[in-house]
Amino acid sequence: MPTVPDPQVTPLRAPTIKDVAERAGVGFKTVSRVLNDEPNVRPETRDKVLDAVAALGYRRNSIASSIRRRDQRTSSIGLIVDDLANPFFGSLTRVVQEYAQARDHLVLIGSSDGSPERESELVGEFGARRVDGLIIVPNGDDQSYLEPERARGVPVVFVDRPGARIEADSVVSENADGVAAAVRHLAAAGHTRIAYLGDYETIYTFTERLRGFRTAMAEIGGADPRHIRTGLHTSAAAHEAVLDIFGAAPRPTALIASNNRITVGAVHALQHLGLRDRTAFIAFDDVELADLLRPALTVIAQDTTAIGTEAARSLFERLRDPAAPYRGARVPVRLVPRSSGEITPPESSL
Amino acid sequence: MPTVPDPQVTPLRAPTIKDVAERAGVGFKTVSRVLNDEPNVRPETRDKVLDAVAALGYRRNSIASSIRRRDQRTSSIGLIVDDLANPFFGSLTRVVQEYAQARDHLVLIGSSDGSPERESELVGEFGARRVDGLIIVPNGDDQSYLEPERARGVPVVFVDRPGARIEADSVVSENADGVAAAVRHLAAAGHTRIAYLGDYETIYTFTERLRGFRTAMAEIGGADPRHIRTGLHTSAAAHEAVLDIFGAAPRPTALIASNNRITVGAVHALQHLGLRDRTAFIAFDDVELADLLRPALTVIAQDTTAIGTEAARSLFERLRDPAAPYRGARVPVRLVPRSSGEITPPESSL
DNA sequence: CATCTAACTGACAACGTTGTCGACAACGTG
DNA sequence: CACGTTGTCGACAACGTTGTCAGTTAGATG
Repeated sequence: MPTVPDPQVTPLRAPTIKDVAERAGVGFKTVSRVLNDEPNVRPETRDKVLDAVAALGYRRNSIASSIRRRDQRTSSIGLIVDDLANPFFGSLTRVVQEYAQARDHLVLIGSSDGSPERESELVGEFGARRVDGLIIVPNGDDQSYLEPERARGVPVVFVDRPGARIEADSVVSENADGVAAAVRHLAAAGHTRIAYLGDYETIYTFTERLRGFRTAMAEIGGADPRHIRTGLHTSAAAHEAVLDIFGAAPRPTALIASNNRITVGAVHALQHLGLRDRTAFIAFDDVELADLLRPALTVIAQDTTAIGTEAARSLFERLRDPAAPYRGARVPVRLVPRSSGEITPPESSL
Repeated sequence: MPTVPDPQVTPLRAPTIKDVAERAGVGFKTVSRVLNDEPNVRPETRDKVLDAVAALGYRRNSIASSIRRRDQRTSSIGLIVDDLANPFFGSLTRVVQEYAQARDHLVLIGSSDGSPERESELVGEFGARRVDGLIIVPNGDDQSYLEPERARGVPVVFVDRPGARIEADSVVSENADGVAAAVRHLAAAGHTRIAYLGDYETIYTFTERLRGFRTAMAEIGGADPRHIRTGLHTSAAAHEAVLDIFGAAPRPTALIASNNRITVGAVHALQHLGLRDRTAFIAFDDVELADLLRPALTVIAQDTTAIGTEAARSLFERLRDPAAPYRGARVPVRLVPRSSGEITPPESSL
């Protein structure tokens, strides 16, 4: 049963240390001392203050406190990702937030949706809130809008992709190595006609993954250009591409999908063609129910925990020691064989 | 190639409006006027100020500004969820953040991990930052720790589950209706022996879902108590429960899993028993590749977008009109038939 | 008991901003 | 030309907190 809040009750003003001081019968500086665990307060005075704090429901105003503090620290960091609904970024955010929370820092979040403008706007907002540090999944090819942050000594860590036109720490996955490992895994089972489905080539991760593909394919005689498709940004596009590739000779015996969206389209298309059980398939990025698929999905899994932890660790490390040399960390990916990647090529193709 | 940041360059102090004023040759109040788009500034003066702002890389200090502002607003809201890595909460967060961003508000996030203590600690932190409002996925049975917020007039919206011991708006899914619809869907295909796998009964959503199950089962003669298991909090526990239930007569012909974790364990167990193609299965909560499973997974999908939007809408509405009556919104769920839920019972069981 | 020291406490300035007010110039009006 | 009005702008207080410093009290020492 909905009721109406009583506007009478709301005094609208939060109690301040002066209110607490008055109620406790002490000077307001003494309240500040108690709240900050500073020495030289008599236990009884301390108790009086704490009683008044409890009675008034006082909550420290840490934004007021941070404008006065010597170090100007706000105990907060900003995190900008492409899209929180994407499980990869969701779990990244989770890890960063956990790490920060353990160090008494709050996390401000923003989604850039892949837009460089939105990214720099968000940085502006975060900067205005005087965050102590930033973790950014960068878009576009110019992060020089971070200059004011750098000048103020606010550390930045780029994650998933390196930033450009500004020096900072970064943490990325071994994208190329992962795809190369997938190719070698397939090659070891006898595959040579391996197709590759890629997203936009302007995005760092996808150029890296494609690079890994080409490198490893070169070891087994090179890739067939007809079996490489890039610029696939929807599952529908991936679907189409698979129908196209597998509709013509020579038909590939294996397929690598460079992200989740592409995986969905590709698996559907293989199913449609009746090739799902006969075509080896490896997907970049793990998915929730990968092992319930039939055949269970072999994936190249990114270690989101390690990526997030490393990013957060870099940030807090730099907060402690701003003069340390910049680091570019690379986190290994892991090939998780589950079935689909272990399908062998048909005899006829050998 | 890592290089060392030059500590010489960092003046450590961010430029203030006084710095800007000095450089522009105006009073610092005039700078404030320009930055806040207040009237009565000559265009040329305005330009001088803006030039100085750009030259110094000035970023407004909105934390200083909010302590002085008349309304004390910080243009930020706090969001507390169980676990950001859970796709349901990830996408909820995304929607809330988007809604807030569109209204020039930042979002502070925290994960409670289901712990009431952590939840109230986080509220304390958010309160100290003077967030304008809170959206909380509540845990435990007592949210009275929110009293200081309420007294200060900070609106709270509970989402996914209602809060207790404090009045506030809330947004929840039609959990009971969803499970009831699943039961009726199965019953319509001829199933009567329907098993149910539930999580802890202490959690609101799971008591609701169980209630929906019992209600709808009553319509077709009631549930067999041997076919109801609750307190399953891991996929291993769910796995075990399925082996147990399906190992004894009378064997159910259909199965409902009340969340993702349980779904994983249950599907594995069915597969292990060779019953995956013969047992109707409906899962609560949609998953990423549900339609790639064979049979494709029939699910009761929550409308995370609607839930998140409604929660955010409620919060901002109340910020506009604090005196409106409290609302408890219920968001419908949707049964998505894909295959697994449309498996008919074997002839012998009719 | 006088003196010294250390513990304790409060008065006040300061942080970077916005709100208030008054000073001054330019303008229109009679 | 006197006057009021409006536009422009700066001086200063104030927000709620922490930093600085000086004052007061209690205990120790000779």
